[in-house]
Amino acid sequence: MNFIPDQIDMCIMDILQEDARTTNKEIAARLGKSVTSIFERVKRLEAEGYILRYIAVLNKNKLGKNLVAWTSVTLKEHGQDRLPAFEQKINTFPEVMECYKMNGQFDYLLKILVADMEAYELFNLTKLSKLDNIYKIRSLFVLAETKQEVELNLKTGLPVKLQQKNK
Amino acid sequence: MNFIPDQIDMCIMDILQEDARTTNKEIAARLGKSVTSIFERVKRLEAEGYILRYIAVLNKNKLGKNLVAWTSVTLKEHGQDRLPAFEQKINTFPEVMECYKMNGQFDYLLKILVADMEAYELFNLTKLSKLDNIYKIRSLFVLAETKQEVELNLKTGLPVKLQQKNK
DNA sequence: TGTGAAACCTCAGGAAT
DNA sequence: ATTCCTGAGGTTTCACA
Repeated sequence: MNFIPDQIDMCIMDILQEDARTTNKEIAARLGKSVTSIFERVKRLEAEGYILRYIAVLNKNKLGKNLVAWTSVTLKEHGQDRLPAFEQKINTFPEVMECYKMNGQFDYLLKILVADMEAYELFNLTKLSKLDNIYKIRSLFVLAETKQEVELNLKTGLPVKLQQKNK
Repeated sequence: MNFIPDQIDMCIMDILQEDARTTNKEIAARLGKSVTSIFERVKRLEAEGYILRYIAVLNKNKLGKNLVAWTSVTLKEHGQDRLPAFEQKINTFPEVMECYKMNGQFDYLLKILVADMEAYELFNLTKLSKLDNIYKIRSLFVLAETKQEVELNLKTGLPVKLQQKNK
């Protein structure tokens, strides 16, 4: 308990968030540790909730999802139960990949992923704008994704060069 | 060539984007296929660019990244070389996780991930607002992430257009 | 940290459609 | 021609000392 990852744990996480299929043997070789110790550290990082899951990243364009929209939503009423009600509905829409409750000019920011503009229009007409309690919807469309970083910056613990010992 | 994934390939991708550590044996059992056929399909999906990579998803809060900001940027000049210049600079900032070129009211939408408000202020003062050619910067902060979907929805299958290219 | 057995991955060659 | 299976050998995983 009260587990805090050390420098080596940080290196392990950095390797795994770059390529989750790196074997323990490979990690052990790079960090100058035994295979078993790496295995135990990974298991601990998983158990302590530092590593949440392992996923395959798919090519969304090849799978027919070509349009990303960022949509801001402002609600009419903000009573105690109105926000969770909206959030629950949003959770049932597969087109909504991400939903952020925001401060400032609007209440929610949604990332919408669909095949094309036609599909977006359909989503907007039949699902989003049909919800109760909507005051305003604003959509902006992505022309290009110029940066998509999935790896957290673990710069506090990346002395990869120092570990040149062998087994 | 001109490979189009079939129903079984879609199932495999769906399983792997949910848990990249699912073994081929497990996938084979679920789909009623042999281990080797799954192995070959996965290799092909990787080779054809449908599966891009495998990553570990880390817990950003446990790693000290507690503030997400969505920042819109409008440039002063939009000449041929000005946009790539901006994008290149943005790519060197580890705080910027995502950058979208947008239509509409502003030019770029940035997802910024930092430790806290103080770190955001520092990033804004020393990096973002120091860039050339900036006309306007607007920041909104995330109060809560109510939906974070990383898996593509494959249940709908491929769009008909894509399927017809098959053979 | 090391050992070793069980489980798994990988890739021949061959069968079935 | 493609997709699939069987089986052998090398690798990884993971409990135990």
